[in-house]
Amino acid sequence: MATIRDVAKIAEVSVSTVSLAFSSPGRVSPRTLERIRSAAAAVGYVADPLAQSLARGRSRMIGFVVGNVGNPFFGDIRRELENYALEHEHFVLITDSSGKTDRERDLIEHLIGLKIAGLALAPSSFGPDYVKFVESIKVPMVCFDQKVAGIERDFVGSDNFLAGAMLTEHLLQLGHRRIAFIAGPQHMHTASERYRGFVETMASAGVEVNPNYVVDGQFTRSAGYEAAMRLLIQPERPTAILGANNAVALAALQAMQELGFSCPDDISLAMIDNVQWSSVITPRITMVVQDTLQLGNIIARRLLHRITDPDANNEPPQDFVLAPKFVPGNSCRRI
Amino acid sequence: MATIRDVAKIAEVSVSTVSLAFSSPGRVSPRTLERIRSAAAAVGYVADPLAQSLARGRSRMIGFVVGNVGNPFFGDIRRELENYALEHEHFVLITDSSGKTDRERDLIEHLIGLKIAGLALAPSSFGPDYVKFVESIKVPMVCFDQKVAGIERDFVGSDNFLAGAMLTEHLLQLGHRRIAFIAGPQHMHTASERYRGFVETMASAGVEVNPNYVVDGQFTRSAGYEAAMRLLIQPERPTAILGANNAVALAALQAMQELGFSCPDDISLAMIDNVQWSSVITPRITMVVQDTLQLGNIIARRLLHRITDPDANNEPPQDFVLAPKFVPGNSCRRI
DNA sequence: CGATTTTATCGAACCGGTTCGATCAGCATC
DNA sequence: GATGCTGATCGAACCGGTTCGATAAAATCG
Repeated sequence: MATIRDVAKIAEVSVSTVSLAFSSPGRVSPRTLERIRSAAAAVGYVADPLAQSLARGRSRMIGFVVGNVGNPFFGDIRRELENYALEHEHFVLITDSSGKTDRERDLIEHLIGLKIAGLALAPSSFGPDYVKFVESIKVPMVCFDQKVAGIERDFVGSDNFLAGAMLTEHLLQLGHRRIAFIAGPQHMHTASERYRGFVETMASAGVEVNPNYVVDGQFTRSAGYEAAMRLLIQPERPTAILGANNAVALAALQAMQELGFSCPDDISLAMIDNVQWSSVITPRITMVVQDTLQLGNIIARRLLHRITDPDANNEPPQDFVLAPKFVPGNSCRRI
Repeated sequence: MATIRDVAKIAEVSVSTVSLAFSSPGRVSPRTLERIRSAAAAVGYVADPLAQSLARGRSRMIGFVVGNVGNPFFGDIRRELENYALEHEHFVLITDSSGKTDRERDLIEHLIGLKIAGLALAPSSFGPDYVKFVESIKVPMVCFDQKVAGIERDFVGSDNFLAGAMLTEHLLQLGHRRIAFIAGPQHMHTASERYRGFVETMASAGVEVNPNYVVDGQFTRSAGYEAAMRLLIQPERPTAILGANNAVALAALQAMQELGFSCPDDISLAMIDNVQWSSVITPRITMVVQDTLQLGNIIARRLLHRITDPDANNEPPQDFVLAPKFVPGNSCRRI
């Protein structure tokens, strides 16, 4: 590998001039610039990014930290960020915390050690300690998906209240009254907002929520399955189930299938968030989806803005909340 | 941030001794070691990984390059690698080439610029140029999934011939003779092997393969859909379809549903590779799955071995080929 | 007890860049 | 013709570590 000193020697200039020639070509005379460029081309010189990062104190890498890179929701966002970053000569380092807060912390610290230019984080936790940790991160950052109370950073996400409300309203319109809700962990903002959307829409319609119809699915497949089973063995079954996310809803579908219930004939089902291959699942589930591409795009723009614009760190943190979209399927029946 | 010189000053030793104390504590006297450790603890010293990498010429990071991190197949492998790497104080950088060879190349070069200790690569291409490029990589590496002719590196993958053969045999046992095959790109080793498994098993059973029943699905959803449609509009339809991967098989299921065919009553379906939520897809598709956890484990061990064992680079490259597993569903009917 | 080996520590060079103050030539100004 | 200014270039220090040969003290040996 050719170093900057090799180039300097060949071009017969000092090392600092070579450095200058690449970082701000305008400040070098056209003649020497040309000499340096051809010398660099001759030996195939490419600046060592590691040495640059060490000297500059920052790199051109962006950290992307989520709980599950396999989730297509995060996948879409990641792809948008990658493309946008690439256009601006930045490079995305993807990491996966498996939803574990400890590992997330390790990953972030590792990334900071690599002197990343910026961080896109889908927070995995909440609470004072967590907020303190996130607030201590001095790298430009954008949080997304999960709004955490107390974190004063840019946030990009969807209107989860609306998501819950839309599906509830849809089921009410179809004549359902005995609507069950498989909730997520209430400390998560997305989960509590979706639940609030359900509860308040029911209240607005003057329909009472049966406490037995609200179960906790933890946003996971296994807990969702158990929760659904509890719903389905009740003597007075709900006529419709609303899953607060894709995992619990599909777990409910599985439970229904295993118990021999037909969807939507026996029980209707609706969910928040898409899954891969949703179109080949029978029935096609009525859902509300987030505009992942748009979310990714905003995250990317906002983060790159904070990274590249020198006085962007004076700008106050801002929230970007997008409306989700209703996607009808055939899993909800009029009664 | 405290630097090594701060620690040296407090512990009243030289910088080189501090460095030594952390890299090989045995070569420092117990007394000074203790002084250095407490000094480091006092100021919260942590070695800057960037500076270390620069000085050492290599880091403790492992590059993971695949075409689609969202694919659960790669997800399982990634998780195994991450866990194993973490146990050995290495850190996995995940990157996604979107299946594009150009981007893959950029990513790899970027990673090499970061002086990664090792590379786990699921090759996205083939051919002399590609082989030359991969062979030029001097970092310890393990290839997986796709066996590429000419690349002399460790390889970890599944027996794809067997995968194709198992499902073909299963369909033959059920009495099927008009079996269609939705193939993948034949330049890919996995695709051609699966196809070979189909063809040879048919031949062994003395059943002729109808050329109209072999279509190219490119391993993608869209091409698979078109290919399936071509199969389904034929006057003499196949009684069973074998999808060479999950995408083409599920695309075929979708096509069948849209044309009003019932699976398995009208047409049976089997596929290679699992998908998330396969258990809630109706019918549950009979498939052959790869042992992703085992694959990931072998990749991790092999790579870490090559990284940490100094004379491992003398070891010749080795192939690890695992047998896939048959997972019965209810998508194949006896006729 | 002197000669030799071992052990602990150090200084300096190095990894490959960036950055900033100094220098110097060229040019305009008075 | 002396003075002041500008733009191009340079040297040196620095980023934060590692590594290796040198050195001095301690341990081993005959």
